[in-house]
Amino acid sequence: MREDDSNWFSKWEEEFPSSEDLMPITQTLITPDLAIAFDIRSPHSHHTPSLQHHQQPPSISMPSSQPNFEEFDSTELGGGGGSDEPPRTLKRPWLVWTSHLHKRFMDVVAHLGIKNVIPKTIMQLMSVDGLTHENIASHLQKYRIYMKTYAWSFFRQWWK
DNA sequence: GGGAAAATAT
DNA sequence: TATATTTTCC
Repeated sequence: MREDDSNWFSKWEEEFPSSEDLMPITQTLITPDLAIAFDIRSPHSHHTPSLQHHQQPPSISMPSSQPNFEEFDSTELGGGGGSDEPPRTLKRPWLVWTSHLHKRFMDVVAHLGIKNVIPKTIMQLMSVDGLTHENIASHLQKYRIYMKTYAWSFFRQWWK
């Protein structure tokens, strides 16, 4: 028997501020400006709060050209240590799915339909700079697992 | 390209 | 240790 989480959705609700009225996703694609309006990019901050590098960048002035996804420091292991760093830490920065990103993601999924949702379409609808197909697919996987897990406890009331 | 599982990082 | 995110394989 599972510990029936009476309010499993409550956990998500607290992460999704209801007051955060996001623009309903229509058939039209979301403009990148819209993404900026959220919290994806901080119009006041220099860097993005959503993305966090493994290593804290010193007080270097980031080029304000592309404030979102800057080029990862490839000069890190250019010629310092003799140890060859595995290409593990040389990937893109650790993407943190914030509540806004989650809300956006779910919004797109809801509009597309859970049965017709595909990473490619989601990525296009979200139109968030930096988000790659991999990120969407991975998150979609987690979303499905999460949904499947709690779907049982949700429909359980009808079965019993 | 999409989905699932393994691997890795926090 | 558990969870989140990335990476790899089918």
